[in-house]
Amino acid sequence: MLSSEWNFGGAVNLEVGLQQAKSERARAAICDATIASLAAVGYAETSINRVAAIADFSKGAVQYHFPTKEDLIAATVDTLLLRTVQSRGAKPATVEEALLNAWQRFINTPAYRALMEVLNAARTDMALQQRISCELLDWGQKLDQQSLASYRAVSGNNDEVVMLLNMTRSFMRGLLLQEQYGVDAAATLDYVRKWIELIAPLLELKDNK
Amino acid sequence: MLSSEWNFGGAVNLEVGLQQAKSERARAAICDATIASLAAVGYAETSINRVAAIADFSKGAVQYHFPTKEDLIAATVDTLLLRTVQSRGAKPATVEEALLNAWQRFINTPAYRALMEVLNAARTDMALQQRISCELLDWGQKLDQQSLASYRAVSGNNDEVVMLLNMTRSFMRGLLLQEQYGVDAAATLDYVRKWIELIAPLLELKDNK
DNA sequence: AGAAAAAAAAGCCAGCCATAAGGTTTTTTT
DNA sequence: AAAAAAACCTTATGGCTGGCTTTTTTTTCT
Repeated sequence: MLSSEWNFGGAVNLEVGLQQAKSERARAAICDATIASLAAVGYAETSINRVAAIADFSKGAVQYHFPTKEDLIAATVDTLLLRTVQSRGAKPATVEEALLNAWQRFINTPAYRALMEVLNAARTDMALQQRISCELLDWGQKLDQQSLASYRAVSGNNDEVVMLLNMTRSFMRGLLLQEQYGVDAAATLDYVRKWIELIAPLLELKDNK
Repeated sequence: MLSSEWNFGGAVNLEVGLQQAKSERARAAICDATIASLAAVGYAETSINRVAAIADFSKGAVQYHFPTKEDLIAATVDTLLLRTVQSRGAKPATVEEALLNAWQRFINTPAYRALMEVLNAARTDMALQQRISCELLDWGQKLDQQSLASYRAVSGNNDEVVMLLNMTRSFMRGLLLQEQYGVDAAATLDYVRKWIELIAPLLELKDNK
């Protein structure tokens, strides 16, 4: 009845009309559809037509909310980055468990695949790269902060924490690419475990947070 | 004058006519152009038009040699795989040097970027995946054999050699993806060195070969 | 009810892949 | 050596889809 009916979701939607709230939901649904499409068929095949079909909107509706494809992708990247940063699970007991969690609930997911599709496309699409580079830099810094907040290096060097975790993410990204050809999921998991085995001795969990 | 004029290049071209030799050269030039395009603008933007322009052929010529785009990509992948397998440089003295070489002369190259573009595209293009999966499997096995021929595990376990080198390749692939956004080449090289520092103690070079 | 926002529909242009119809060069046949 | 065949390459054409713009219809707000 009242517009406050929609206000419990996020802090952003306070005191907005029904119309704006609907618009918000439409935009979110369209971004979700874009993520699904990216993960399923990749960046090149993610057309406005396809996104509209998945989200069950008309092509025109998608283009009303996101005038150009670049707008759509940029907004979707925002959604993805925000989501991956704030996704927090149960607190792990060991470094090994924490890193395995990172693989299973952070990297090896449709959302992260979608993000990788965009990153790969942005390599050769300068306009897109310009558009999302700021958000990506912020995101990288946030990840580094999270690393420092959660881990301590045995050596005592903080830079090493950031470095090792960035390396871990790179490794896992590479694994995602390889999984297609010849290497099955079980072998991939072995690789992850071996990696963890190698670098876990260099890290300790921080208690706080 | 004689057709033998063309025979000193490769063992394949023995006793072939002038025309076939020309055809061979055309196909090679087209594949080279495809590799250049893949590295420069990515898979999606690599059209037959663009390849033809780079190779300085007409579109029809490209399509004469490679009737479909899939044929063109498959042939290009063959070229790439063959080239990366047989590229041998000076024999390195240490494990560290060998692994750094792998990064600088094998992974961090336009050719490998081109290959990654195709691999990424093949993830969501089942027809292409079917088409190149056999070659990729063979290639993976060849790489494993090369690993075993060049390295020995300190632990004595041969599987560990294969595993560590595959992990190294995954890690480096991931690094390639990341280099676009925020991480510069110097930092990337630091990561490579750090990783080498971690796993080199687990490996030894074999003298033979 | 009337204004504004949201959504849908229709049209436009460019680019892609693929095919087909010619012309030229090389090879084979006679 | 001349004619036929094959290989190679170019140009032109067509069907299709993508993204973008414009117009029309529906929904929502005051």
